Amino acid sequence: MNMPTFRNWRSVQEEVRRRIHSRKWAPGDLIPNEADLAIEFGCARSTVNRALRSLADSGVLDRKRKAGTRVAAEPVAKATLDIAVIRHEVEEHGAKYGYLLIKRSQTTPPVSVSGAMKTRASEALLHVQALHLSDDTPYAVEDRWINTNVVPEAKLESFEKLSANEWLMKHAPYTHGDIGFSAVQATAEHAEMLNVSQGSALFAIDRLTWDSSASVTMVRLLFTPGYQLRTAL
Amino acid sequence: MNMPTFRNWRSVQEEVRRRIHSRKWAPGDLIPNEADLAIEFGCARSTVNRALRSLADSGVLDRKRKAGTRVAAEPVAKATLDIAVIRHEVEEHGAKYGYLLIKRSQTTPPVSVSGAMKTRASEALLHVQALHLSDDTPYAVEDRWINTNVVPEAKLESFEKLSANEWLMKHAPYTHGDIGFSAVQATAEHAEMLNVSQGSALFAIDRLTWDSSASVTMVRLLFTPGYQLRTAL
DNA sequence: AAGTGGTCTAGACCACGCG
DNA sequence: GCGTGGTCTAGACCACTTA
Repeated sequence: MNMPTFRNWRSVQEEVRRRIHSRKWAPGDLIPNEADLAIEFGCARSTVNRALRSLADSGVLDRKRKAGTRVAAEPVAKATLDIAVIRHEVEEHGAKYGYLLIKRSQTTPPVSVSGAMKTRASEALLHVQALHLSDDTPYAVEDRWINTNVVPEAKLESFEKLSANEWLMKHAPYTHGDIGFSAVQATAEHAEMLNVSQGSALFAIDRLTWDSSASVTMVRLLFTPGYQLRTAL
Repeated sequence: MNMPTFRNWRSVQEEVRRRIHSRKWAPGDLIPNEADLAIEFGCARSTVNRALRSLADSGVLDRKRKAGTRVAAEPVAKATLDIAVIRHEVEEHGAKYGYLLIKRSQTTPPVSVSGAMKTRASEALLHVQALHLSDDTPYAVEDRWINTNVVPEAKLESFEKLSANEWLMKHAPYTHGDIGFSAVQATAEHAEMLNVSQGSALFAIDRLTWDSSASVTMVRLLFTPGYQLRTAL
């Protein structure tokens, strides 16, 4: 039997995928170690490593030193979502982007916000509400709090033409953050802004970003009904 | 000035992040090439490559041959979601998992389903509806169609004790697929199953998987209000 | 044409974590 | 202890893309 040689890590990866798919290596099975596979595939161990590491990153394999590499018993599907600037998202759909500032004020936030952002409860933050439009129809509502202790320049920005969404990307670096996706019912206020009936199911994205130990901004985006966030699996 | 040396790709990556964060390398800027950075950092080029490639994967850098490496002007936030088996999700919250089969039948699907799954319109598919419970209260409704041409073994499985969600993971390999997230209003039927009021906002996950050119399964999961999918950024 | 990132190699040492 | 994956190195060649 003439085994073809594998010249690059992608072909090695494909071959491994084939073996898993064909159940030659079934879920839970231990597969040969890198050194042996390198010999079998006729390539360097680092090439095998690159291929297997990549598969481990995508959840197909479980790797542990000494214990070896196993086919994931219950592959966790990893979906990578690209959260772009809303303007780009709209324009990529071939629509005209529009933006409307609704409210901008420096006020003390509700405790739910100061608590999450770990600011003093009495501390005033910059509150910005805006509407993003696609072909002149409402696309999403943005409700944002900005920590002006961390981003004082925001106080000088009107956000009348440029959305906080975009301004912050350029001016407010962050070290980490988290994001959550959920479904919420439209309040009367949101319903009016989005021009939908009250109680409609809206897709919500909540984001909170940090610069070291200080919160930068907390935002909730509410999308009009029908919005779907998609990605390949 | 004494530049410390960087011994591994993670420390190189951190240093690059620092420079971007401090605006030494601002968004849009071209940064030095790998060879120069390797000299500056006192490590091998492949180590720099590993660090920069990883940053490019996470959207922080844009890399092009010949054109060089630039700091992403508008960093696209990449959120990686782990879509686990529902039982695990429930158990990780420290709750008791429960499962209830509602319906199982082999019927011809609506055209919206046969269209998406690219099966003949007259072709009968296996339709499974089930309820996932967390501490005996409804957690999510699963509405699934299975292509029994591709997974004939499914016809022999009752899905009374084991959810299709889990069974398919073990028995139905797939090569690719896509996933979508959205918000929908609860129909009367769904409302009753989930024990919520009609019209509630439900978080929906739609998944369609393929084995080569044939669809394997199409599923919609509807989660009770309050459900949030979270991840680090 | 030439510069840049992409990748491969062969070898080496290390760190983790089973047994 | 010791086998495994994780990483680093120095060098090489290649592929893409821009100028």
